[in-house]
Amino acid sequence: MPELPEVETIRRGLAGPITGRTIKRIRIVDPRVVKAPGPAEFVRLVTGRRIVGLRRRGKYLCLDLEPAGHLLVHLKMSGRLLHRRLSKKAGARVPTGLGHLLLFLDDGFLLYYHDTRRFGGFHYRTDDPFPALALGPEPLDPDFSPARWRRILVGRQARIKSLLLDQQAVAGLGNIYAAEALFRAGIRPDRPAGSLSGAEAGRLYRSMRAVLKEALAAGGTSIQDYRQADGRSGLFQVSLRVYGRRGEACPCCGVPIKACREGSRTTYFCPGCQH
DNA sequence: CATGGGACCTGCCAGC
DNA sequence: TGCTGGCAGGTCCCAT
Ligand SMILES: [Zn+2]
Repeated sequence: MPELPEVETIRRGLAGPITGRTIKRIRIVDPRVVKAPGPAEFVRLVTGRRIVGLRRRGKYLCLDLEPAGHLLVHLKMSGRLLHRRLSKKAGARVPTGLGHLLLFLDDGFLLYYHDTRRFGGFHYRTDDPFPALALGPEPLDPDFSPARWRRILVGRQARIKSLLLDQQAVAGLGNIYAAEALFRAGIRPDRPAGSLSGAEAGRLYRSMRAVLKEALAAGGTSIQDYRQADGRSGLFQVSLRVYGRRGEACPCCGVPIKACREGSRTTYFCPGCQH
């Protein structure tokens, strides 16, 4: 589910409230969301640590801990990272089913992870995990230039849609925003990446950044599972132009949106607008 | 090396 | 109404 705009929305919502807080207590409700190390060791390592930062790289989040350690988090398809005040009433209990991993903070708030499909979860790492992730550039970074984007495309025969999904080429796009960026740029998803002209590469650079920025401003795209850290839905789903709109009239030319399988994933595009 | 398919899981929804 | 199959925002692993 969550792509760059969703993960960054969560980061922005959480960074202020949880920075400086100490993790008082941990409850692992479903051990499948604790990826490493084992549950007992995870609790031992993380309990009592203070959160001093929350960073994002691609679709990953990292909670930096003091005096040492990091929590690497990936939401995969259905993960939610949420934050709420706990009831102060004596004997009040955390509602069952609230989350699969609960981190009780020292200010009376709960930081918790819920993942319907259990694909995502937490890794404890001694060292900063980001340098080892082998991810491509951040598309919204100031030093991600059109020239750098062109260098990524040159000579690549992979289909452009696959390349947009390749986190080692550029980090943070997923199935929704890859389709939306290609639609806005007027480029068919099955074109070989290296076959794009300079003008097409430039259009894709601009449309990729534009759609990510607009989605971020809207708090992300909520279809099923994604929520902001305070539980609210994102709003960008109403602004999607092709994703999930098979058979609907293209907002630009009126031709029905087509869907095809690209690998094992559905790709949406307009046969009238994209060439 | 690049590409494709399956695995990992659960829930939802369309269609019968 | 109730069941069934297909499908879902991601990534990893293995076979070809
Ligand atoms: Zn069109």
